[in-house]
Amino acid sequence: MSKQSALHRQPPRRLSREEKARETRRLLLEAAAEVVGNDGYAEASIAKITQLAGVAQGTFYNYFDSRQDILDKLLPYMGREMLDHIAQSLPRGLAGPAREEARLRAFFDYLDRHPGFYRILYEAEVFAPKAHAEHFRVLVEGYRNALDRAVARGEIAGYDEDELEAVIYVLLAARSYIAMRYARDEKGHAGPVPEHVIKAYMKVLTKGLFS
Amino acid sequence: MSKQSALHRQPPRRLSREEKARETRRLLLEAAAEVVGNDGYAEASIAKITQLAGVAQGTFYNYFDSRQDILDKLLPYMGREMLDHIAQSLPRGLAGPAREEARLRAFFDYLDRHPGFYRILYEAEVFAPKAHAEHFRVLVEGYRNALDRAVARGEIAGYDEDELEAVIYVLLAARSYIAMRYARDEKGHAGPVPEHVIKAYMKVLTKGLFS
Amino acid sequence: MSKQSALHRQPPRRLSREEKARETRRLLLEAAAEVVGNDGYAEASIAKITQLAGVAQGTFYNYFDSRQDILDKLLPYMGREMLDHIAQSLPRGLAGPAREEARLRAFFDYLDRHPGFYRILYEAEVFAPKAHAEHFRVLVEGYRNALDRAVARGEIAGYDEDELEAVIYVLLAARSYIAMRYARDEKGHAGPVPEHVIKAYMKVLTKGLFS
Amino acid sequence: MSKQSALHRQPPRRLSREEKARETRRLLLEAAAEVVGNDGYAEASIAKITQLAGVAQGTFYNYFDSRQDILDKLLPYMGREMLDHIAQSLPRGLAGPAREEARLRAFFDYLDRHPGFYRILYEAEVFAPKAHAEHFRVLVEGYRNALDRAVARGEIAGYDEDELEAVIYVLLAARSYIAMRYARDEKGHAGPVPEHVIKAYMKVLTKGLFS
DNA sequence: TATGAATGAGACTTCATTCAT
DNA sequence: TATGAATGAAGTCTCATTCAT
Repeated sequence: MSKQSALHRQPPRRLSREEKARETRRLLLEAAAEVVGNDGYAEASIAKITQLAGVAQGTFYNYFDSRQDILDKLLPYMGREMLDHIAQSLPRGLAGPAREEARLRAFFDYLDRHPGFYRILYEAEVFAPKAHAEHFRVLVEGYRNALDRAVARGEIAGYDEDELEAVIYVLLAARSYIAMRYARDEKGHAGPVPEHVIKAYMKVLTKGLFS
Repeated sequence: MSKQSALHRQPPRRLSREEKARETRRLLLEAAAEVVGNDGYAEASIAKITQLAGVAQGTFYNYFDSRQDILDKLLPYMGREMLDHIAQSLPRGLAGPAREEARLRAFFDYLDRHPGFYRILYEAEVFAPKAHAEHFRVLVEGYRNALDRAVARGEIAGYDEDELEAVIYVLLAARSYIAMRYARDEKGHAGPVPEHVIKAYMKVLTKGLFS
Repeated sequence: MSKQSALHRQPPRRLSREEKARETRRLLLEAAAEVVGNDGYAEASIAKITQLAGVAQGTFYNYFDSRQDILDKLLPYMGREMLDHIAQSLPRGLAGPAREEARLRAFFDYLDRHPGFYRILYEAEVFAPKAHAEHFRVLVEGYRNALDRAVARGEIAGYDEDELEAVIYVLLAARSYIAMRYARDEKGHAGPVPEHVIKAYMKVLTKGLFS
Repeated sequence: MSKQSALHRQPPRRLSREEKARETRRLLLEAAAEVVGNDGYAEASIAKITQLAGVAQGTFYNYFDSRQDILDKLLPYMGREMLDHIAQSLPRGLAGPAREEARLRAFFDYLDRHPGFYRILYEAEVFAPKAHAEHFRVLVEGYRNALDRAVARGEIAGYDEDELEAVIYVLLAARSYIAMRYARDEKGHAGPVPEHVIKAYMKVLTKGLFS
């Protein structure tokens, strides 16, 4: 009902057949994102998705091969958005820990605006493992470039290549668990991450835990 | 067939009625652990579990209220085992970073011996959220005590109580992601975590990332 | 409703669990035979079969792996019955053409009593090809033995082994097409084959077409 | 891809609207014949047919009322071709058994060149019963004329009109079953019928089975 | 308490047909 | 007349749970 309205943007005057098709596809992906975000992959039935998208069940199969197919495409679809958001949010000129902090904040900011994304990302390891692996590949690669530049700038020292990769996993892990624990209020609704958590994270990165 | 035999230990001569019942219950939990460890919660059907346990489907409901019920009890059942293992593995007298490193190694060691545990733990957030939350509560509490003692010993400084909790999440996160990435070989089989990964982890904890 | 009554025989006082299971299986096969006989394999849905058998749809899958599975088992189930009927109907002591004529009549007699069998047999080539091939293998083998004995008795001469097999196919073909054309009245209901048809068949076998 | 090319003949320079329509219709029929020949009626979806014909799904309904409609028209379309082939293949001046043998060979020859025809014909009894009946009516009528002439020439004697019809069914049956059994190699590909089979068939027709 | 057959809701998917462009 | 996206009915199959024995 009114739920749909969020997905249906104001349509431009005339849509060619092809545009309309693309739009339907987008509608289905957005609907799937919402359903998975709210109920999880396991509960994301074609019926729910198509109903939310406002199309018939059969229409679904004009755009995706199977239920698994759209689940596999969900994380790439959202993941690209997230990476774009982070890239665009990162102020120019930041370096060192400040740059890393900005990155973290941008991630949490995206999560705050797209409350379903955490679940889409987290459950993907179980329900869309290929997509999850690919998403991680991209994330790790991006991160590696960033850390390599930091090493080149002399901001990081004492870690060889392999160790840096392990560190990246630690950083991604921290992001994820912090989101899991702190990025929602008592009722489970999305919310901003408390400042002291970011502070703790930054302290670990700048001076370690054991002084 | 022979799969069952692992679960069926040599039975003591005579089992009282109550003992037999406890034994059946244990059988079901072990079977569920194996099924979930191998196939995941989503694929863990009552049929599979009871077949592996060697009892009829109906028998299941004499011991658990529902499918969800046993799934909820799985992580506590296994989690206790893991914590015991870590506690028993920790050498006396270690302190500071060395103690933390030993804890980490003990965790990976448990994972290596119980390859299914990672999946039981990881997927629990999705399929047994209550149990997952409770497991985390216990983990965090134990960790907090450990860190508090480290603080008292002067090994850690500069973190207030709330920050320490955030750090704990970072530590647990790191464990988990490292396990996800490094605790299995190319074929997905369980294996030991490479030394350089543990080294990187320890470096972060002792001197931070940005020097 | 009343349709079911035909399948449900008077039950013996007490059925053990296993007997009851066998009975349910029989019920399903009989129901499938009736449905396929009336509507054809293509229209034989699980819903129709289980409804006629008086069990829930899910029950079906306790006895057969799939829809195809029961379709594959239908012809063997009915075919055995038919062969038994022919074997029991054949009077002792007949030989030569008279024996062949008796065989033919027994076949048509079975068809008259089991009107659905023709369709089950005919459509099997399309919908249950394995079963159809196996059925033919059995038929041909039985026929070959019969013809070999006729050769041994001197009733047939001038055909080598390979030619005899081809003749068998001609005989089976004739049976089948005669059934298709003559074993039903104008309304498609089963009925006896006219005498002149059997006469023509026998004439061909005894003196050929071209005198 | 290249599959279509077989159906699309070199088009004459300019097609009038009506010619183009006839051509599309022919394309659809040929495509249907290929699909049914390969996959059977049951698997002959509109999607497959139109794709092979190279037209949109909707276009189909400008030429045929329904899926069943084209299936009903398939056998008449192909059957006419087959009868023409047999008529043209029959050498002049043959009579008696030799003429019948030539007819049989012409039939198998057609089958060899149009491997899909057997399936179109055979399955038609199930999926296009009206067309099948009509096809048989035409076949029987043609055959009756031929046999009547043979009777008039004194080549056949001792069969009255009704019996002759039954014989015709036997002959058609033999054709069909021989095709089913012998007109394909081990892999199911079309192939010529072995000589000994034709010989056996002719022996039955000329001297009967029981000497 | 153990058994295992029976249940039925609900999921995914296919596909002939319609219809606006 | 051609297009191809949209439709929705209908079918197969799974599985947690119940219950009579």
